[in-house]
Amino acid sequence: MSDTRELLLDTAERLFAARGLDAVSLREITAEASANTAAVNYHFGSKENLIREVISRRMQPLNEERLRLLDAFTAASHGASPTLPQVLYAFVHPVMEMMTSDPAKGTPFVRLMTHIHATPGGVSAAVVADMRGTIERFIAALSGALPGVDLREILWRAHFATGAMAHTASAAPLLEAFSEGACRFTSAEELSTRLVAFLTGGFRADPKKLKIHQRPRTAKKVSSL
Amino acid sequence: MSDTRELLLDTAERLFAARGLDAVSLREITAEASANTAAVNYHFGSKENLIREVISRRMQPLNEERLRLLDAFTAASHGASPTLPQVLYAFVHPVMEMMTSDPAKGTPFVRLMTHIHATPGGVSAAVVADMRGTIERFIAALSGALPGVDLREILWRAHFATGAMAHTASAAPLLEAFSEGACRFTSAEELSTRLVAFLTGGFRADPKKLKIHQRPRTAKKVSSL
DNA sequence: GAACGTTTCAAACATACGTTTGATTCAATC
DNA sequence: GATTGAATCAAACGTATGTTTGAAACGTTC
Repeated sequence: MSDTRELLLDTAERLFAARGLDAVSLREITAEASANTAAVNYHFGSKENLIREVISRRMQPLNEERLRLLDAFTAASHGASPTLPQVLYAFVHPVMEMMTSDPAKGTPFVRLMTHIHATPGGVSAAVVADMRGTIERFIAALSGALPGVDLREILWRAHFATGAMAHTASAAPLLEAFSEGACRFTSAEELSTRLVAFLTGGFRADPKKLKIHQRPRTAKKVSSL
Repeated sequence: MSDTRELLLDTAERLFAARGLDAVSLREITAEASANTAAVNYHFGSKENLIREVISRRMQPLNEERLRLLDAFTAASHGASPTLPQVLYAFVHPVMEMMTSDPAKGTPFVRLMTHIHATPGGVSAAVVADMRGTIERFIAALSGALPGVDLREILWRAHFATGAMAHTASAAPLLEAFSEGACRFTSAEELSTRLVAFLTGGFRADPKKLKIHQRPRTAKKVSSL
């Protein structure tokens, strides 16, 4: 096996994440990888295939680790359903781990995924299809951890949670800049805890008990007389 | 004033959102708008200026509406700090309103913002700079609604919340497809309520009380003897 | 060490891009 | 109705893109 292939994947991933998929040319990738201009087309066939490989190379082990954690929690509680924080932790932590342990590889990937989420019709459909099994396992686990909650409600909240996680990772520099360095990606464990706490609170909230507009506004009218 | 300008903005917004910034050429935009190839460069100077205008055209009234709501809540409570749900509602609702009232315009814009969030270094910095005033007002409002909570913690949670909101809007089709039509963008009020409830729960959660890994595992060892 | 499949290479391919140009049309003003 | 400034137009500019090509270099295998 040539290591040019791996080198191309690494370089592509890094450049893609830094400036988006279309902003990076194959020439740039091959140049930075000290390879020939034709290298990408030789090893992957096309730019699109390169992109697919870049994604699936990280997505696959990521989802495996997620399911492994989910299984571990189930085993630890002697077969009972994992708790809500556990399910969320299994979903979130592998991503945070990827971000902190090797930001040079994690950041690109997560940012890439965000780009893809917001670009429907392209590679997006294929990626989601690949994840379908994992997603369904997690939806089932969430249902188990939240008995009595409507499936539709769970799907909505899972959607919110996915967004929080994705944005947290992909737009991290924005927060770091805005907070003037106060909010930084350091420990994966700390970050996961913080995020899981937030999401757990969100999943347990009851929309019916929410009060936004104060109801008793009649008193106001009286006092102005 | 020529209406070619407006038409170009509309067309650009729509195409950009559908396929990303770089994937759409000026020729495509001008062709679809039945304008000349040089029209964009005449009216806006460059493609980047076009992008800036596309964004700020929607971002400005959006942020004005957000602040208007925040002020309205403050006034309604006779000058007291708005409650947490109120602050979140003011931040979130104008976006949901935009999405539901005219999806053909709202979806493109939100998706565009997500693209920009995940592409650091480009237009991103300028956009965030434009929003700085609005952001600071909301951070202050959140601090007021959450007395005793560390500013750093508030910034993290605001980051999570932004992600949930952005993803909710920009990746809406993914959820609709996955739920087989069960989760759809219908009423802005319903959607805002659902999201605000989730975020309120998240903001009020205490990370210190979170239990993920069960602590007393010593009993296990004993039982296996 | 000859023959082989794999990998690399320099060079060129056709195409598409953002932008510029200079002429032309148009509506309003004097 | 001539003049003026804004708007549109067809055409071309230079550059960069993804991809293809055919020859050269490489490492194995017999």
